[in-house]
Parts: sequence; structure tokens; C-alpha cells
Amino acid sequence: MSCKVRLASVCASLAPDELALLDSLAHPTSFAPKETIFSQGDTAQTVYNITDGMVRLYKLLPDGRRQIVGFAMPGDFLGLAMRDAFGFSADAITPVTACSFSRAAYSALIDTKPHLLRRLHDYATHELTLAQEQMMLLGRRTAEERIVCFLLAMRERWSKIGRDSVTIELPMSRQDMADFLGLTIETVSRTLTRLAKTKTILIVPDGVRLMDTQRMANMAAA
Amino acid sequence: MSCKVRLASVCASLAPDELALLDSLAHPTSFAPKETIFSQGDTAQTVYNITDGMVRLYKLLPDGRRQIVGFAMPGDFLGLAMRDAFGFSADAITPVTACSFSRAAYSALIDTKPHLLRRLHDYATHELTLAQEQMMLLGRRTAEERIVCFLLAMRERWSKIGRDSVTIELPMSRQDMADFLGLTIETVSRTLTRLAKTKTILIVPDGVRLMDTQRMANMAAA
DNA sequence: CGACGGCTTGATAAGCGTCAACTGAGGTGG
DNA sequence: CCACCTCAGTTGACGCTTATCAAGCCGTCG
Repeated sequence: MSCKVRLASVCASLAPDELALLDSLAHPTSFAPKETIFSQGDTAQTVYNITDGMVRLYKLLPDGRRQIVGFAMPGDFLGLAMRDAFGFSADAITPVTACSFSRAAYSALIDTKPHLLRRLHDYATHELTLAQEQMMLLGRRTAEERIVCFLLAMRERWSKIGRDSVTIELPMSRQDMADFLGLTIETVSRTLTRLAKTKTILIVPDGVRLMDTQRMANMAAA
Repeated sequence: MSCKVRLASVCASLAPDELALLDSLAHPTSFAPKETIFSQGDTAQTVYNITDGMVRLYKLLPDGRRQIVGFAMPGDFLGLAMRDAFGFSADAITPVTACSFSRAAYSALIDTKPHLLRRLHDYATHELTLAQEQMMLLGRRTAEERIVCFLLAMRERWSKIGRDSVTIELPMSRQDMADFLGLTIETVSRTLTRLAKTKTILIVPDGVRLMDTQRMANMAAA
């Protein structure tokens, strides 16, 4: 009941008694920056609900190339996209707190609570929609469009958890952004400076301030 | 019971009476090549289970750039990734047959059949895993790797529906492949001819034959 | 037979990657 | 207290992969 992200996560719309049951199964957990939460290929014995901080989710190729498939933020759920083994790795970017659940308990719970399963299913389809949006971005957008779309999407996500502002926090490194957007760190850096030079954004410590959202929206739509 | 793809789709693991119920709700539908099944933004009043043929699922940017987010084949389910409106467009590549269900009936059904919902949820998470694989491909792989991964993935999909062969049917056009792989039609064509010249594949009408799956697997893993 | 669409091939160019040097903030230790 | 190191980020020069533009091929169909 005291959870800050309850209404933004799958826990919304649970009855008080169900919430209590869920609470009894949850293990509060925390991770330091750069700490690994799980690795691709690990047998998935735990699922997590992020309550604070930011997590990067990524896949690696044997030669070291990395693709970040998403950033998890408060309210996000980790552990859906696998049957037995995690399909990607996850590690903390900032200090992270999460509710962890044993996979067995989680699995048993959703078998008895259809509407919790329904919430999870809705969450999964939402993730799928985001993934398809990202395919469009990676396959067909220019570097500048990717950056602009990313910033607007981050604004959207912060606002969904009650932190709406034209100043966007970006706790991840340039390398993380690059690996999310299918670019190099140099291209990310150059593109951000170019946007700053045209007064579209203002680069601030650990984030950017959006100075011309109208122009950005046009770039993203085009 | 006579459905060729029953065991490969969400309909597997249904009890006979449930199958009968589902059957009573299903409307057999068919589409001619290039016919639109639905368009991005349409209110989603129907969901589909493909029984034969191939469908392209794609998103468009206002300036005409296209990203194919997936190809639907027998056993695949269309209509998951939306709450009220379709997030992408779909049209038939080959002649297509499908079971269509009204969204209302579908929604009511899964509310009363938790294990059907469970199947759908598993299907959705599988789709999500594929989408993340595709992000890796689009963001970090070279043109040649994309083509090779695509061919191997198509082989895998055909084999899942009982058509395992080193000769891969490719009913879609070069343009469709290009828009799926984030390339241009010219790069797809050139890369395929290069693979053919090195005797890695053999280009045949409406498909390719894999001549050196070992080398291809190495390219895909790298 | 001619037109058309899908595909291939070639020449050229652009966007982004690569390599490398530089800057500035933060941390460490003599 | 300041020299030094480290690391993330920025900037510049250059080059490669892939896009773009353009021409030609081939099977199909009216």
C-alpha cells in the first residue's frame, strides 16, 4: 500500500486482500549502480518489479557488440520475456530497488488470479508495441530522428510515473544511449551538440532540457 | 479439429468442448495477395488466427518510409498488440486464409478461460522475445548478417509448422525483405548474389536453398 | 509485341563509423 | 594543496558500408 509505483504497475487494480498476498510473496531487493541483476541465459528463478532507479536490459553478441533492448524504470516488470532462461541481461544504472518474487510463486499466483494474468498480458502487449516502435526507429530513422524520438519517449515515460517536466533526466551514459539507438557514442554526442547549437535542447548535467518541443515533435513525426 | 495449424497455434491444449466453442465463434475469412487485412490506426474490432499463407505487418512514416515489424504465417495470431487501435497495418502477401473472431467475443472468452489467456500470454512473450532479437539485428548487425539471420529464422519458422527443408520458401518481395531488415532492395539483392557466388546459398524461384548452413550459423553467431 | 513490374548490376555519394586527440570533472595520494 | 590519473564526453579527420541514382535484364500479361 505504501509502494510509490503501485498505481503505475501491474499491481494497480488488485483488491486489498490480493495486495496483501502479493506483499507476503515479495522480497524487497536493491542493487548498486553497475551491479548485475541477471544475465542472458541464466535460468529465470526470479521476477522483479522495479520500484526505484533505472535498469538497462541488453543483449550481447559474442564479439562484444551490444544492443540495449530497453530501459526499465519504476513500475516496470522484469522476467516476462522468458520461459526458462532470460533472453537478455539486466544491470542497474542508478541505485535500484525492486520487489522480487520467486518464479514458482509468481507462476502459481497468476494461475489462480486471472485478472492479474490479464494485467500482465496487457503489460506484455504494451511492451510489444514499444518494441515495434523501436524497430521502426532502428530500421528506418536517421540518427537525429532517433535521438529526438528517444528524448520525447523518455519524457513520456517520466510523465507516466508522475515526473513530468521539460527537463529530462538521463541517468544512462552516452554509450548506453548509443547501444539503445543503434548508433555510436560519437554520433550520439555530435547529434546532441548539434541539437543544442540550434537551441532545440539544452544539455544539463545528467539530462537535457527540451527548448523547442514543437520542432522536436515535427522531427519525430516526419 | 481439422485445422492444419491447430497444434502450432494458441488453439493447442484446448479441451474438445472449448475447441467447439471457439469453432462456433470463428469466421473463416480469406484474402487475396496485396489485399489489406487492417490498417494502422483502425479500431480493432476483429482478431485473426492465420491458417494459411503469409502476411506482412508494417508501420509507415508520413514520408513513406516503411518498417515491416513481422511476417505472420500459419498459426500466428494478429490483434494482440493493441488495446483499441491497431499499431501496424497488415496485408496479404500470398493468398491467405484465417479464422477471424470479433474482438468482443474474444475478450469475453479469455475472461472465462484462464488457460487460453495463459496461452495467449505465452504467445505474446514469445513475440516480444522475437522483437528483441530483431532489435539486435537492426541495431547492431551488418547487412550480410541480417540476411543470413533472416534466412535461418525463416527456416526455423517453416520447420515449426512442419515444413522443414533446406529450401526456404520466400513468398515476399525483395522490397519486403529490405523493409524488414532495415536495408534497401539493392543491398538485399547484392548480398543475396554475393552469398550465391560463394556457394553459401542457391537462389531459386520464390526462395533460396541453403548450401552451407554451417557457415551461415557461424555468420549469425558472430 | 510492347509494356510493366520485380530484380539485378553498376557508378557515385552520403551518413555514420572508426580512429585519434583533446577537455574537464572527480578522485587519489604524496 | 596541488600534481596526477582516470574516465566520460566532445571534437576532428578520414574512410567504409550502405544508400542513392540510374541503367539494363527478364518473365509475365494484356
